[in-house]
Amino acid sequence: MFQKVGDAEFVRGEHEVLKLWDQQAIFAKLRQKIAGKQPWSFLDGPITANNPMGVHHAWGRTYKDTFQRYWAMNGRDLRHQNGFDCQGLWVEVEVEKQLGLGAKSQIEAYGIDKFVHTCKQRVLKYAAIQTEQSIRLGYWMEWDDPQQLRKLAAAIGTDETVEFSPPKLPETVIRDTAEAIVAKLGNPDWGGSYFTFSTENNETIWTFLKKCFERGKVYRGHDVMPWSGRGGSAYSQMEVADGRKLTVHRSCFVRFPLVREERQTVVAGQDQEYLLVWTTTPWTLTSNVAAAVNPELEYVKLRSKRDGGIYYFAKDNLDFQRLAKEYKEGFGRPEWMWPAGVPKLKTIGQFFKEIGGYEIEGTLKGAEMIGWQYLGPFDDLPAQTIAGGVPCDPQLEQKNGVSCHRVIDGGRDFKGSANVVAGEGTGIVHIAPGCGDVDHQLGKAAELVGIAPLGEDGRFIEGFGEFTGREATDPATIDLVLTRLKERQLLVADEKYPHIYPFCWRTGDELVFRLVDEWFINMDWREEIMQVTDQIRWLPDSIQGGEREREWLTNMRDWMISKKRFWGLALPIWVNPEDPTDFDVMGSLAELKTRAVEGWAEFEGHTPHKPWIDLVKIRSEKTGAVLSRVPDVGNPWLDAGIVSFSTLGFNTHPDYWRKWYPADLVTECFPGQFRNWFYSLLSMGTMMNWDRTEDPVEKRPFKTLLGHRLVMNEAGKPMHKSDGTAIWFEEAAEQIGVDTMRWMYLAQNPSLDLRFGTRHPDQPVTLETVKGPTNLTIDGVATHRVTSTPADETRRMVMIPLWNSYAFFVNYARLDEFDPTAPQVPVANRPEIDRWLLSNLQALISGMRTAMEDYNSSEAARLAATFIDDLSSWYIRRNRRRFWRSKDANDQDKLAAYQSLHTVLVTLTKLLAPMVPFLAERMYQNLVRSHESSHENGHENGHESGQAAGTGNPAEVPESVHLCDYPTPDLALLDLDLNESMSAAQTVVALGHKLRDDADRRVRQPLPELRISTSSLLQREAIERLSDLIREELNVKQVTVCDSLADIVKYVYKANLKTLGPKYGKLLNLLREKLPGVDGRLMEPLRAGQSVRVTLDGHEIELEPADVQVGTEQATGWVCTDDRGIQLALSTELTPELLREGMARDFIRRVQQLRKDASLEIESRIRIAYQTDEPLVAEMLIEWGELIRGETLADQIESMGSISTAMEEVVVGEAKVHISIEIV
RNA sequence: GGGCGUAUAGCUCAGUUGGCUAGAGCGCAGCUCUGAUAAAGCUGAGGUCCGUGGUUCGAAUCCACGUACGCCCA
Repeated sequence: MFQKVGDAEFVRGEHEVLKLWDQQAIFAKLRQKIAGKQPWSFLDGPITANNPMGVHHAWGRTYKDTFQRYWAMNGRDLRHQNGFDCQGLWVEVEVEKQLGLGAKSQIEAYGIDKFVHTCKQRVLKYAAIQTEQSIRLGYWMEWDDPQQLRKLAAAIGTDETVEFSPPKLPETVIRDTAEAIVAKLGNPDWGGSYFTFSTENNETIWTFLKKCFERGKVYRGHDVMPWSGRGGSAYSQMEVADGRKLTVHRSCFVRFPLVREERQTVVAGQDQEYLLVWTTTPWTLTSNVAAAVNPELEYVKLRSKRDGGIYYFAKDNLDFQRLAKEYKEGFGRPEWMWPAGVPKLKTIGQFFKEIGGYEIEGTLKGAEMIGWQYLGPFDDLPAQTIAGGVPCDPQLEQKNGVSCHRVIDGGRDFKGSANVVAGEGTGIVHIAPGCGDVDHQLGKAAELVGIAPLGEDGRFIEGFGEFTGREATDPATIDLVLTRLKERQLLVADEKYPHIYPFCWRTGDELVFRLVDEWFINMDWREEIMQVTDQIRWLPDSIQGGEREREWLTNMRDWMISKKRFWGLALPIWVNPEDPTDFDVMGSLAELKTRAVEGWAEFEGHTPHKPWIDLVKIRSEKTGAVLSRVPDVGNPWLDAGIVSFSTLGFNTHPDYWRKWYPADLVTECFPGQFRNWFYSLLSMGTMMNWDRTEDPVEKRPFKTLLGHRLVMNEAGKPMHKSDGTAIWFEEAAEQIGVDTMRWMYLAQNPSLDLRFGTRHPDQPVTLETVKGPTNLTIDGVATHRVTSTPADETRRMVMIPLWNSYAFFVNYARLDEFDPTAPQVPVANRPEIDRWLLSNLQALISGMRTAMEDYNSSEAARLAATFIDDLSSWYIRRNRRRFWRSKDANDQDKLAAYQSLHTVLVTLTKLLAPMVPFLAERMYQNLVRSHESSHENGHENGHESGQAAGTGNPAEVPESVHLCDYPTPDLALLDLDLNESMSAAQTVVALGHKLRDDADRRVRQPLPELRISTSSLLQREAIERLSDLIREELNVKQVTVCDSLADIVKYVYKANLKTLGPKYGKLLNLLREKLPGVDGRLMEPLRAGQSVRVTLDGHEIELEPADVQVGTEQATGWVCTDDRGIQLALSTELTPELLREGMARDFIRRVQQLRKDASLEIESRIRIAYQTDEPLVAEMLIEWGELIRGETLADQIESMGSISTAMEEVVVGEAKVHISIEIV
């Protein structure tokens, strides 16, 4: 027996389904069902286990779950492995906050071992939280028990023995220290989520780096990198992009005196020549080494009238309006408007005018200036005269900073654009190879010494006089520089200069450019990676992912893999402290053990992390020296990029790896990932396989990538944690409902931002969760109201109509005691509309399969929504009466209706199960499981498509919809002609409603006749076939299909430009204008499918039916319209009989509304009382009383002499009537 | 500065190899249907298809230039 169905209560239903899955261990049964089948390999991109999930995480996780469920229902084996990203600065940042540590030195004082333990604990804590949240989302993965993860977290850093049962071996109890267990989480034998801090993950990166080393790609490099003083670390190219801000610097114009001959004394004043240079970072002038020009640019020789000094700079810059556009329009983002309080910038010409005017004495090419020597502004600093520069380059020991001061060619970048251009500056660029990226490269090319002024803390090192110890970015430092320049009469002007500048994404501090030595992978094998990239399908097409990835690969620099921090991959590079060129890379812990000369015993028993791994020393095979590990940790994208090897057991379970590599699908939020995760996966896949195969197809780590954009608030703006607008996962889940959210994500075009909803930080709310009411999130944040228009729309358009269709079926099936196991009425004997519904269902099944296999969930959602709409507002609405006819065991038509609808609903639950797993489960449990399973086989046989069809297998009906097979289309039931016909009929009905609207005739008022004419035979047949339906639907007494509506309608013939254009070309305009004016009688054969010949302005034109489009215009006594070749005319004539019938239907409708208002049961019988002064009403009741009583289940209709208080005034036809009802 | 992309109704977006009177959803107004559903359906108002030029019988669509915005890279 079906259970009675009431309001949907989606969220409460989800809670019940979660309990059901849990109690009956449905997921475990699914794992059993698919074990050993053909694999479908999904690779999860690790989620950072550092914070709770927000709604933005749920989008990708919905894709991941949906496609995995889909393939599981198709009988494919899956690994169901989630991943957590565990190592890196982002965890350190939070742990620093948690422990109140502000600088690297404080961490060292606290103890790196304790710090690293806390990092591990934090990761385990948030892994547990994210696991619980994911389960709430319905994300089916082989999860670790969150309580076990918490237990492990608590025991980290202690010697106590912890008991642990892995997800794959629930009966087994592992006893070991927390550290030892945690190091092995997620291995193929244990199952459960993978953690990138696991020893296998770290060790597989060692394998990768070893391969790089063997190919000679690992090197230690000096480079000028963005550096954070407080963070004590360089930032990679990938990270800097995320931290740019608009800021105001004090920039200055400085003059460098030229020296034309040796030992020339420089005296400010008449005829002294200067290079005019400009910089936004005055502190770098301390480390100036050279000045660069563009040889092709024209420079001007300007004499200042004040002291007769001569200045050189780019001619175009004299009157160049600097930042003129930015002054008006800002810097490219709404929040980057010109800062208040910063005046408009002056031109260089203006500066000279303000100090007494100038004269132009001539121009010259930059090429002529190359080689000129000058005096630097801070040549008195010791660093400027140290041989070989700072740090000393042994190759350049005969030079120092001062001796390098000359004008050089600024050169071109790798794209061929000049490094020095006219514009913002002066066309002469101050070069400090120790303080700038381009400067560094130019310096190397020109064999200049470098002067690197800053230490790891971002302060000046020894050798910089009064600057030593000062912070480069401190405004007081800038002031000091400017003061000294002024004293030396070198400062021409200074100003406030706004620009976009990199900041540290974690401390918010300004970054400086600092010469660092870091470890790099030489990426000169980028071509190999591109070939792999080309073998991958990048979805969605519209974002051109393959091209984006190629672009990154083309332009990227060498990969900086080191970071001077504490928590992360221990880079397996051991180096000679005396000689940086003497280094070796370890490919595994086993190799390290055989090479170790000290420290192994102390290290053993710990994970390969700092500080323990640093104890191990090895001996150089080259020099015999003792090598120490570089103190750095690794770039975290190494951790995430290796997972297609580490989690598949590349080193430890090679058969397993071969079975599951490459992944069929990866899916991730794409902004940023082309240079991050996708990049590291691709490059690591390429390198790991380089010695195995030449074929890029075999190297690729994944076959298809599905990217999606970002989740925004409803206004399309980013949501921020800081201002309370970021929506936490459970807030959305418990207020909006998880199925609804999932549908929103799946229906969204992945190439566009999803405007999810709005969080109201001023409206606290109590959430009803599975565990009871709460007003805090899992992480202790107060919960607030979340509104979402797209969610409301999804519920209104999809979820509620589906639920109501289901409720309609169940509630009538209960009343009627419908037995789903009764023998099936043969489909051929069912009414046309049932066959249409079943045919449409087959079209839906194949459409959804195609869409899902193409990872196009938005198409799948669209198809399903259209079907649900057809089901609810067409099939059920049209067929209601078949369900509520009186009980009659032999009513085959009624049985057919129940069977058709039941089949459709059951199939729908399976089709939708991957998308809305909760709702599908609830419906399935009632539609299928509420009956004894032994009966189900009979029902599932016959015309029902799906796994049970025709098998006669006495096995039980699956316990859960998620243990069913995904439906396959039954082509015997697919009737495309019928689908077309119904679509034509639906068009006719829509047009008919429009006509009624035009004529101001409500649908309850019957009208005498509808005439239809079509241009195609197919449509004509379709309409004839479905004319009864059209008649009922439009409430007309007669539907007539005619050859012509000529007697009531005037036809209009228009040229079909698409077919006539190619035939007649220039004559087309004539045709378009004249054709509608041709005598209609000449054109009539066209509507019968024959060609005609007409003469227009002397041109003989042959017209085929396809060349002409027939429309209708103006009618007499009728209203008419046309669309898609169908013409309709509706008679609006009303007879007294028709009027009375219309009133009767009004009367019925009003009574039904009263029944509903009184919440009567469907089967309750009533008595109707009415009062009216209109005699027409009484006449109508005599004629139609029996129908009214039947329709409204009324035993009697009584006329009352007066109006009672229970009565409501209603309008019937044009008459006012007072009506009341009461239960008999 | 370079590369890629986008520009269509108040908002969010479709619009096929060039074809008629440019569409949908939301919002707004009106009407209608309802014995499952205050769910929905229909109708209407609302458009410089970013601008200018070109190709063509014909351009939202193709081409060129410009403008604005987005993303990526410098």
